[in-house]
Amino acid sequence: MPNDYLKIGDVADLLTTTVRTIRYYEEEGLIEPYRTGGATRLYSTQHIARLKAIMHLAENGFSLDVIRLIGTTRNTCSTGDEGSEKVSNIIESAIKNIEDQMNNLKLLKAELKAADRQVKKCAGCQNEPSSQGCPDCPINRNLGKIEVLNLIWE
Amino acid sequence: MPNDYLKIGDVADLLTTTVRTIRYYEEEGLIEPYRTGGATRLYSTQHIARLKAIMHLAENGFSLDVIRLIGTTRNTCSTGDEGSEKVSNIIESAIKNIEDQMNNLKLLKAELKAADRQVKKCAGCQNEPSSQGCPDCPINRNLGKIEVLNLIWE
DNA sequence: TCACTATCTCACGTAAACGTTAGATAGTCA
DNA sequence: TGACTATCTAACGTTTACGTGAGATAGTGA
Repeated sequence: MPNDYLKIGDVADLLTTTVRTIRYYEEEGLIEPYRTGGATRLYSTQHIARLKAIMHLAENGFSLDVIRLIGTTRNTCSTGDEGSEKVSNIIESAIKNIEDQMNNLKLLKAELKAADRQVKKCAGCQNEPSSQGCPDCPINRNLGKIEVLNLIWE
Repeated sequence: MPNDYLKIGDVADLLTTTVRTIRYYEEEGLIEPYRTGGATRLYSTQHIARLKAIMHLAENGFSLDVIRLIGTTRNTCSTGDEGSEKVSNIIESAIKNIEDQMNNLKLLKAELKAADRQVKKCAGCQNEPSSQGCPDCPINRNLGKIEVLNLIWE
């Protein structure tokens, strides 16, 4: 009987996810599809757009708790003004988290690049890897500068 | 009897983590501290540097599996040359993952900023929030452009 | 209408990264 | 040498985000 609406299996295929995941989002109060008389879930294009947004955030590390907050706050407000401020606050805090993450990743990336350059210096070496380094090996002398090397060089 | 070495509680304080976490890293084969005769764990400055590296990666989303791989691969090689290439491959793949993540976050951040601008347009509005929007409200007419708005506007 | 496939609702299982006792042992200070 | 506190091992508990049946019901093409 679904003509304009999609059933859960089709939605799962469309969004390349699983039926279970979509049901789980419903269990968690993130989305509420329509139902046929027989309790089969039906999803409108709006439902699907909402699911896309949920998945997009989830794939970028947002917890379902935060996603739920984003998705429900506006409806719990009595005026557009109130909703505007509350939702804006949530979004801006999310943006700040993302910026922090990006900064951390940027630093880590630089460190990994530096580590990679050091590691590559062992190319061609026929000695056994050791934590002491070979007698005349200069590499292990500045492990401390590049934190992650302390992990690699045992 | 720890003079030059630290016991697990002091290490936990120093690194602002928990005793359990440090023990867990050991269970997972990420680090192997010394022991007193009485089985009390002892950590050298090298151990601590290694723990710092582990935590730094873990805090940036690296799984302990990947961290273990980074931390053990070199020792399983028979020559510096072999270790160099294998470890470099792992590091470069990690860098690539970070770059992907950063790109995704950058896009998401832009989208959230756009959403925030839209949301702020409701400031001062005294009507109830609705998915239909107010009769002459222009905001909900282009929800589709900004994906996450489909989550916020119910 | 029949046969078949998709969905439904429980409900238990899973993996990662620890948290939290419990009971026993070890280290430390007066 | 007590008394006290920290650590030890072992093992079960917790959270998040689903996976995986089991048995029942609903939707669908011939």
